Amino acid sequence: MLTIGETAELLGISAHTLRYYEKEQIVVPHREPGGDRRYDESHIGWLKFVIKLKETQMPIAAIRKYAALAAEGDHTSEDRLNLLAEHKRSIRAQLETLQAADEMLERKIAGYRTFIHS
Amino acid sequence: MLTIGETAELLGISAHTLRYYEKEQIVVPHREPGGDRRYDESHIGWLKFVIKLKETQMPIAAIRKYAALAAEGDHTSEDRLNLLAEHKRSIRAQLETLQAADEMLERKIAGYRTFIHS
DNA sequence: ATATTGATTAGAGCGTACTCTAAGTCAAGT
DNA sequence: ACTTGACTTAGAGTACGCTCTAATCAATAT
Repeated sequence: MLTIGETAELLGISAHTLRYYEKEQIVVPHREPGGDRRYDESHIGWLKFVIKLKETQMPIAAIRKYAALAAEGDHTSEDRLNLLAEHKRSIRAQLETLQAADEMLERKIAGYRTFIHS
Repeated sequence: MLTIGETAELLGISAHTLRYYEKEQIVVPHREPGGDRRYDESHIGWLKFVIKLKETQMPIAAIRKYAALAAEGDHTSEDRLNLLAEHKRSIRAQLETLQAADEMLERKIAGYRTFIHS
């Protein structure tokens, strides 16, 4: 059971951000008698997953929706599957955009090299 | 020579955005005697390039920097090359992140399918 | 006993990239 | 002459995702 500071450190995000995620209903940690937050293994695993989703531009709102479904129970698993499948399609689209841009830049850079060394 | 509305239409962005890009020194169109903006082929080509850069998360500030170098003349081409090469590395990093996430989601989705059909 | 450290809260503020509003000008069509 | 529509400006507002502030509390270290 980690404190907010330890959890932030471990995940490479700020304690501010963890409180923000709680306000957004993305993670709801346990509380100590004094009111301090405590994050257990399941919170950490979930947060690592959230961070992966964020890295791929999934909006907070969509993550919150997914979290809400997961909190509702097993009967929402099909909805969650659909959400993830849709996000996977968005990742594929991003990959294509990036690959096209990468090639475009490659050509542009080659052009510059020719120009500079001429 | 296109008006701001025609240019916006052609590029799939808003006239507001074109004025914003001008304020940010990213494109400086010609002006009619009455003050209306006019975009020529070179503006359009440059804007298409800008849009490609934006699609790959290049910040407006970096694009502005690149535009400023280009406006300065041929002697900045090496700096521009470096800017593009660096951005290309960022695209590669994004590609790796997305590929990892894609695989992670593939596994997660496969897990859901097993669960749902059990 | 005091100081430091790390936590709490509500709510304000920030950076990015737009996006829109208000008030107005101007040219063309009926 | 009037309307329509596209344009102009400065500046305000929006959405997102944090990020920080202020005031406070509680446990530990000296």
